[in-house]
Amino acid sequence: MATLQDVAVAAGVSPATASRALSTPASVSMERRHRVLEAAERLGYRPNRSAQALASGRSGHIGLVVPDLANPFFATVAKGVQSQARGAHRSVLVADTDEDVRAEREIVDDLQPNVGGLLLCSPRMPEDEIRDAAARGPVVVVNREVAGLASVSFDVASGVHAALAHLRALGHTRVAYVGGPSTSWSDARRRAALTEVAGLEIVDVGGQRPIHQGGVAAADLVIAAGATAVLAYNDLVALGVMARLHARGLSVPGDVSVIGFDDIPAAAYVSPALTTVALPLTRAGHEATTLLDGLDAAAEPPTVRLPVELVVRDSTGPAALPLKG
Amino acid sequence: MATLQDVAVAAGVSPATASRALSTPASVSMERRHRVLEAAERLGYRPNRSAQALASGRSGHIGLVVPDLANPFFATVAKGVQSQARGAHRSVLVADTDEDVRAEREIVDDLQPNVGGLLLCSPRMPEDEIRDAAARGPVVVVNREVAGLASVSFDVASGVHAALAHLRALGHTRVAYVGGPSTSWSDARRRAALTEVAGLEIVDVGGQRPIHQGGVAAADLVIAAGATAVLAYNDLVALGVMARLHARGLSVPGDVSVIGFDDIPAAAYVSPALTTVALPLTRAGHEATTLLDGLDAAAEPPTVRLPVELVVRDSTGPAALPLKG
DNA sequence: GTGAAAGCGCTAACAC
DNA sequence: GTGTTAGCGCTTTCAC
Repeated sequence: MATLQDVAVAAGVSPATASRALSTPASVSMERRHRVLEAAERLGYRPNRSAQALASGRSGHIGLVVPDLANPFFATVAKGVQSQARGAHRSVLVADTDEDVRAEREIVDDLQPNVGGLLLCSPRMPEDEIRDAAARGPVVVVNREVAGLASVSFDVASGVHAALAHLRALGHTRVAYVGGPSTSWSDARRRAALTEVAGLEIVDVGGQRPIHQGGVAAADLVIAAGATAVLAYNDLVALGVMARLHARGLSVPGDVSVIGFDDIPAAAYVSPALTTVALPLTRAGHEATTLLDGLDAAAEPPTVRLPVELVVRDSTGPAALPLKG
Repeated sequence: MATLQDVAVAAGVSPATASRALSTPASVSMERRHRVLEAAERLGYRPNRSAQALASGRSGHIGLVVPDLANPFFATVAKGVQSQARGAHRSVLVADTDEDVRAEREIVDDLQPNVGGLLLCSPRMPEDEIRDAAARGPVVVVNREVAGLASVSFDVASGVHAALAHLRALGHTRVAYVGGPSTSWSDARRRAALTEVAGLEIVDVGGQRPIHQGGVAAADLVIAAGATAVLAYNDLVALGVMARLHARGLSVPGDVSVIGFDDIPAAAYVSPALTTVALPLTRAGHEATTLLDGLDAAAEPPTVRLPVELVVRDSTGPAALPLKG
């Protein structure tokens, strides 16, 4: 493996100049710069990131912490982060907490000293712990907002309102909300937005694990609640609700309308295709990575709230007669 | 941030002893070991991975290269890798090639000098390039086999045979195969297994992008081919085929039976639920990580081929009359 | 604009 | 067993 030293020798310059030519091109004369670049190219030089990190005190790595990599929501965000990071010649260290707060804490502690910045995606930790982490190094929170910290989140409230307006326009008057994990900030946001809507009766059937199985479990509660429509915490849960409804002989949207959240790929290709509040997931990954790059301890931490969009597909339709009561 | 130096001072030992206490506990007296561990704990010591890597010459990081993180297949493998790596106190650097060979090459070159080992998942590169990479450092190939290299793959042939036997038992005589990317090793494996089966006419309708959209495009070819059943490269493609079949007014499995590959979560919760060849993806991630750990340049590189299983759900049924010709 | 030299935090001989 | 010493490959003052 060729080292910077080798490149320097090959180019007939000092290691310092070689280093500058690569990282501060402007501070080196054109001629030497070219000699160095050429030598680096020719020798197939690859910087040793560990040495760079050790010497400079800052790692180029980005740490990405997600609750569940196998969840398409996080996988999509991760893809966005990864592509943006690559553009900036940085690598991404991903860690999966398995939806466990203890694991999350540990991972953050482990990761933070070894990365240049941390992307906390849907963190389940209490706010003060997140703030502690941010005090130790650059942190951007994704899909959650923490006062005083940089974050990228979604305009959930307007999504909820659009979904509810859509249902009301279809004649629904009683809709069930199937929630997500109690530790989820975005679930709290959805709930908060629910209470703000008039003309519609909302029954909260409780929180579920944010995966398909959670929806399956919730479907029976929805039926028992006598709702003609359901808004789910996310698409996975919505899909679970639909599956169970179907299994119990109910038609979607004939008997019950279903709306999800996120617009994961599967939402478009299940049948009936799922009406859902689409979140710009990949873009969130991009934005978060960009924010992290430009984070300035002095300045007011930037907060970006991405717009969402109701995508109406085939899982919502005119209200049927109430199932009961 | 507390350094090993700090810990050593606090424990009243030399840095070397502190280092040993943490990485080679057996080589330090019980008393000092405890003093060091206690001090480390108390100071919240976190090893600087960059320094470790630089000093020891080997990084603890595992580099994971996948074609598409948003593809549930790879996301699931990644989750397996990640969980196993964490158990071994190693971090995972993921990189997404976007199914592009050039990007893959670049990423491997970038990543390799900075990780302790590389996990190449479904690499699209030619064999000799993969072998070159393996010559430069520990490499385990996942979902592909390369002569002379360590790999974790799946017993695809027996999966294909099980699928075909299932279809034949249902009375099908003409089945279409919808392939994946031409650069895909596992697609070649599937094709090879197809030719080995008698009593069944196989029509190859060509390769597609290994995602939902690929299946949608292929469905019309399937219909035109007059097949009563289709075996798809993977579940995503199978789902795409089903969606298009449905859109064209054909029933699954009434008119056409569909079988996928992989058993991604969505396979179970679409309707009709997809019959598919299940691959132990998480386990593959585990095994690959374990192999990487134990890789010994001297020894014969280990090859593990994981068993697969046909999961029969609702997308396959008795053969209908041929659609045409 | 350029080079010499120090040192980031850690591990690994090497002596004791 | 334990401490001393010398780097790993790079960045970064600091002089020139």
